[in-house]
Amino acid sequence: MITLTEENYIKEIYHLGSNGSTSVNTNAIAVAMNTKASSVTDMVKKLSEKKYADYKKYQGVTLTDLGRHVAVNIIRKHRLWEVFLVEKLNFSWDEVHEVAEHLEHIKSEKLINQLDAFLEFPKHDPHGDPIPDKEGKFQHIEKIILAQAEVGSKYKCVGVDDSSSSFLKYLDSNKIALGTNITILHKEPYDNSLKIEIEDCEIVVSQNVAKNLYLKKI
Amino acid sequence: MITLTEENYIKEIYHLGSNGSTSVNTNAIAVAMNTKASSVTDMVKKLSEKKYADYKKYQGVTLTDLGRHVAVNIIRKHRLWEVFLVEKLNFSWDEVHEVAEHLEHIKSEKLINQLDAFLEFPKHDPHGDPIPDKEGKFQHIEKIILAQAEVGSKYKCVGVDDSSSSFLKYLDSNKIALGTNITILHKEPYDNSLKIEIEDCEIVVSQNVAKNLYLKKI
DNA sequence: ATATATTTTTAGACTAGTCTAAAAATTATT
DNA sequence: AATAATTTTTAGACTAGTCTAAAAATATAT
Repeated sequence: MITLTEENYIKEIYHLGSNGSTSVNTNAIAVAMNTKASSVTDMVKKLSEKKYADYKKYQGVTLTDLGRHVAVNIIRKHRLWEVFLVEKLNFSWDEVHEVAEHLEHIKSEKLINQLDAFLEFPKHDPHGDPIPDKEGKFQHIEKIILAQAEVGSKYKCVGVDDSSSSFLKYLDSNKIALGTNITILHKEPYDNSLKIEIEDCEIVVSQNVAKNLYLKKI
Repeated sequence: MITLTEENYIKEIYHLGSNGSTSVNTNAIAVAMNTKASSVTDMVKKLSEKKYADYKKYQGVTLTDLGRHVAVNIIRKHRLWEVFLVEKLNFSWDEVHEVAEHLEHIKSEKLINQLDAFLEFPKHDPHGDPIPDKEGKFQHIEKIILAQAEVGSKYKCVGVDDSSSSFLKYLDSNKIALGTNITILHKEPYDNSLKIEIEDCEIVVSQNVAKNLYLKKI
């Protein structure tokens, strides 16, 4: 049996290691999970014993195929629950993460597959992140960050890189949501801030914001 | 903070003690929870320290108002999730308990109140058990057990006392569900079995069955 | 290439929850 | 009322996960 804590470590190693493809440092995990390096070392040994990860002392940790499979399944559950919360229970996109952190650990294949069907097999969560299907396949969409958008072109907002509550609330207050159309009006060379048009409003956003918003050309 | 284990003990003490009204023995809890008496003693001390229960050595344990409040809230969540699983995700009534045992521990007031609204404030779960409202108020329906029904009278099935998978599957195979009409045709004095009519079918049920089915006169 | 700084691991301790086995209290029986 | 049977509690040990502090390994800087 896999424990809740093991699941959380696996998920974090997956995210920190570019979707489970690269090796992750002990300290990076400790910082991300708000624990200490010594706790991470212990857990990483355990994950290695249980074949969820490959680990050599002082060399960082990488997920095995099994570990990646577990991670993808947790992510599938997390994102499907997020869709449920927004679509059916009227949560806003900045409220869903916390609750989904708990719902993602409920273990029932039938539950998650029926939920998937009930939601009509959504391909993306409320932050634009792709939802893997039953087989763990992701359907990625081509997207760029706002910071890389061309002046004069028109885009559609398709996701966020930072899904912190504060960033999402900032977007809300500026009427930016998934699906919102954005035209790039001007790029300020001094600080890389951007003047953009959103539904007939002109606003200026910082480089920081521009690095955290995903767009698709339309 | 209350732990998952504490919640499970509180819930069990509530059920074993006639909805939190009477004292419960250490052994009864141990049997119900599949643990040992010594583990129960430890936990009961802890619940007492945390003001969820009153406990005196060798005298059994009773929930406090606070403990009852916690129990009712868990039951509310359990039963609402059961309705969700049956109504929205096409689970059958014998599959929901196990999953609801986990969902009931998710801690989010908004989640459960929105779920309640989404389900249109159901008053009973798929087994006919009452669902407490936000304030913890139950809406009981007058009901009798089949064993106490009068020969010749007509009833509607409104609940089960045993919600084990095997009993529910037995009911399925005999076309008995919540809302099914039942007429009592004959009571066999020898073994208290009953001949009943269900939707133009006559079947005989044992006393065991008759003690676990709730009816309402129509 | 040697010293310094950083990262990682080990060692040992703590908490929550569990167990077994033995002791203590309560209840039932004669 | 004394003994036997049952129930409950205590004592001590175990696991999972965490921590601090010290030791060991790796990486960086001169």
